[in-house]
Amino acid sequence: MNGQYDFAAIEPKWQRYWDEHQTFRAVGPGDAGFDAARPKYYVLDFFPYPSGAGLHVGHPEGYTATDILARYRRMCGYNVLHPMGWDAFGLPAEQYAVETNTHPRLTTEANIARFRTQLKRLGFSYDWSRELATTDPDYYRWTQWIFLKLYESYYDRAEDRARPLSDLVQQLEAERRVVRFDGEIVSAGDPGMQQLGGIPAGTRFWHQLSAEEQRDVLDRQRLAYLAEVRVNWCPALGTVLSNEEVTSEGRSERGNHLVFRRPLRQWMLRITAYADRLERDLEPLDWPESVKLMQRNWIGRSEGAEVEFAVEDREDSITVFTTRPDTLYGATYMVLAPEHPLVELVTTPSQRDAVRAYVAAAVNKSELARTAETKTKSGVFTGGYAINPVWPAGDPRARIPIWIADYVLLGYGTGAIMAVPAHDTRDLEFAEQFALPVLQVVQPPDGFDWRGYVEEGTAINSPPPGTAAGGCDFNGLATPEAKRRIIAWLEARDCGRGRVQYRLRDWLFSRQRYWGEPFPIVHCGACGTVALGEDALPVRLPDIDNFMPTPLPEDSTADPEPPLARASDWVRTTCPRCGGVARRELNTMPNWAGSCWYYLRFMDPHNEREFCSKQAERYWMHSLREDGRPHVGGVDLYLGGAEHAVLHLLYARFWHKVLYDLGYVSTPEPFGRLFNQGMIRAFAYRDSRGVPVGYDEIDFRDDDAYLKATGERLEGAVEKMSKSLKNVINPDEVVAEYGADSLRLYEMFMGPLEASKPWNPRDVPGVLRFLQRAWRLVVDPQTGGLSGRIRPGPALAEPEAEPIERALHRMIRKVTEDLGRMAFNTAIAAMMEFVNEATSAPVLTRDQLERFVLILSPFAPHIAEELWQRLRRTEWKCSLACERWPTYDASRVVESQIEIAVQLNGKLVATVVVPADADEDAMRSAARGEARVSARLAGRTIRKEIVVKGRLVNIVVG
RNA sequence: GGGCGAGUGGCGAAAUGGCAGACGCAGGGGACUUAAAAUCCCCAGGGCGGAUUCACGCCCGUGCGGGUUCAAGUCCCGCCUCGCCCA
Repeated sequence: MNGQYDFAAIEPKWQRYWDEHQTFRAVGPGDAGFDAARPKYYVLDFFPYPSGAGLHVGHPEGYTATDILARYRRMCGYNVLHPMGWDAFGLPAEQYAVETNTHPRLTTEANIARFRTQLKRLGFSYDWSRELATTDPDYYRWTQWIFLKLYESYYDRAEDRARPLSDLVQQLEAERRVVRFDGEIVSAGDPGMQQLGGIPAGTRFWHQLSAEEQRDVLDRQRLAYLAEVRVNWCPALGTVLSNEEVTSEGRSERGNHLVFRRPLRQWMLRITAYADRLERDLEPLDWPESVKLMQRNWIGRSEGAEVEFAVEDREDSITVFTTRPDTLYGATYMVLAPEHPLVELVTTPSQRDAVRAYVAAAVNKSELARTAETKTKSGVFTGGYAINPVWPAGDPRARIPIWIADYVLLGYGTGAIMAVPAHDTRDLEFAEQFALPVLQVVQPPDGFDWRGYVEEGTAINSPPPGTAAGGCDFNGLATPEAKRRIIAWLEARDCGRGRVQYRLRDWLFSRQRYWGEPFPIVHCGACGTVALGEDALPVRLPDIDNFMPTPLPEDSTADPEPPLARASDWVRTTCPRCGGVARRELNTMPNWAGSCWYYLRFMDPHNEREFCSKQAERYWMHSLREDGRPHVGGVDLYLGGAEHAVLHLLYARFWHKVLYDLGYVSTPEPFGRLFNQGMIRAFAYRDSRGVPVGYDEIDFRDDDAYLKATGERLEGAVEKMSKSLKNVINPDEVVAEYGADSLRLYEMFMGPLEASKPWNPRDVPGVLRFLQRAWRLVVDPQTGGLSGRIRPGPALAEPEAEPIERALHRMIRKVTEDLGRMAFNTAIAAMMEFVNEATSAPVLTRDQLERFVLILSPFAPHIAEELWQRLRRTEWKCSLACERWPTYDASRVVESQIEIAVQLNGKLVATVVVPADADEDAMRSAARGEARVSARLAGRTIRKEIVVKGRLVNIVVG
């Protein structure tokens, strides 16, 4: 190797060294050489989906940041857990399989290999021995195991936690609990229940139920359960889609295929049982407030009341949920969701045809299309009436018409609303359209129109003046108090109750796809749905050769045939309970499943007996926050893009809480600290027709872009990187041209990690130049030996090295502080300043350069290792990864003389140099003594002087 | 429509209420070189004036309009634009 900075030689050399020496193997409980006294740091990236396109420069942004922190913490003496893996199940691989008839396992393996190679080229200090893929049977075995735990657990309301279903069976068998007529489980000794013959009326003991009834009772308690739900069915993709995967036009996000609403029997996870805790436990998390807010909105907690409205001339009643029970007197009509079971019953013969036509049309619309705020609301009167319970008995105003409208959804609340058009925007639009009465019941503050006023105010017309006694009266009360009063009133009469409602729904957990985790479930003719035992895990995906979903006519109501149905040998199995013939579950789990718990597996990835050992979990998941308070959750830093702010993080928190409740993990939250990196965007160029043009077709000159072929000037704008815009930057090319260290440095130098930033190819050479200058501080480019300026002795012995020593201490402090606040860009700027100063210094000592190299090493590890080895010469033993992070001496950082600003009336007039420890009087007189200042002070009165120590003197004159 | 975030040189960006523009890119000038590249040194927010190998002085300037303060990119009120989330 000659004297030039040759990254192409250096980088592979050290990558090989790290691999061969397992430099970054994380040592945890049970490993040889584990030192439990050391603090731990678990720093985790959102693991990637290994797409066919390979890495783009957005990936290494977050990975570089976490790598810098991992390397820094190692040097500070921490045991660092910094793993990487692959979220490898999913639709793109499967679509590719369908198109090319390649097994998704093959494409997935190839993609993973490519990603791994690309990542290794960037010098990340991952412990590759912990690498995992969600598609490995050894991994998904435990995904299936967790599913079994969900299946075999129920949510105990009284204890507010999940418990094994066997606990519930014990209580039933012991007859502490009994089964109500509707299948609900209630306490045998509930004092609120009517006592009759020892147990509440309408209930039975467990032993009084048939085996089948017992099964049904338990099935409806499970955290993982089968239910007939109305789903977004996409015949073209042959699968159900989540609401997020359906556009507002009722088409699939992917492929733009038609989506139909139809009922299907699907696996559901009871995440709603955790709504309250998922919301409450957000508070102490060290997460971006914006992400917490998004999660809160998604959970959508709202406090209000359920109110029972009797249906006129019928026994039935309709339950509505409202957040504004204080506006009950303003309810002038009621709306049912078109799917509401009572629609048929309340509809009068004359309205039947109109209602049926409307229901048929509404059922197929997507939720987004139904709830979007369009200018016209649609709906149909059923002909039926409901009775508002607040009015005195017999008051004709209690009678309100029942409508149906598609803006009310069955899945939300009770599927029925009371409409208060005076104080609800959508109800008002609806009322105006159909000429329904609008009755004011809230008095807004002065200056507001009561029509459409939805905020809090004072109750009026509740009831209107002159109404006979017998109803509820809360006129004059402020909204919160009116709510309390009416809820108490309704509860006393058993026609309503206070209730907390969540927007969150249970999680639709099955997909009709091939490339996902099989369920550890079989269906037996005799025993029904039966879970496999742990010893049957993993249930491996069978090999098939056609991944196409079986096409069904669009209007078919037949059950879809997932691709797994073709693996007939696999499907046919024996029932673990009765030994008879059974069929395996044909659905697979959704994408999200594998990513719900991978952070746990990383702690103990090769464990064959448990998903993770207890000691490993306890060690890596428990720590203190920076501010000394106990950490609520284990991962010390979880870093990734904001696109997973809601679903992935919510689903993972849900699984974690279930495992916590069941005693398998010991922290209530999985990710104590979350950080979102910003998106890296890039210039996209378009020709006059607006067609995107790739960089290789562009001639960049005079700060403009021209099409090579025709010379046409192109319009450029910063956009999200995408294939279609032809503006994707490939990190491999950057590494080839500038080296991995430059790529890492540039990604961090672009701006704050959390900000969205444009990639500018012209800026990359700047950081390469910095590395070259750093290189030349150490290596003489002519000889290839150490630079002649380097003195072998310690800095203390070299008075000439003193200015650089101060600069070094200043730099160490700045970088150390900036790493603490994840300000990588300014840390790099500080290193640049140091290198600039050192470049012009006459003398440098070896230990100064060594300390600089150590500071540089987390950012640009390859060059740092090479310089370290060269500096240490014969003393070199091993990688600098285990060296200690250099410290700084605060007394060396402060200057003895400082420059302060002198202002007159707040405007800068001059600067003066004073001793750093100058007191206020000294600063004041120095300021007044400055020539320009004294000249301007002549003949004017000083009204006030503000002196800020170490900063400035501001003289206010008349 | 509601919520959250952002807006600073030609560009990416810095800046605990205290000298706006650190650091880098692009740009200009110089040194080295037969020349170029590389490297090194210097200049560099805008405008006006003065000066004419050096200086220097004044005015304006952090999206727009107000306010608080001795002092505002930073705090408060209103508005505009862009981004994200929710409806």
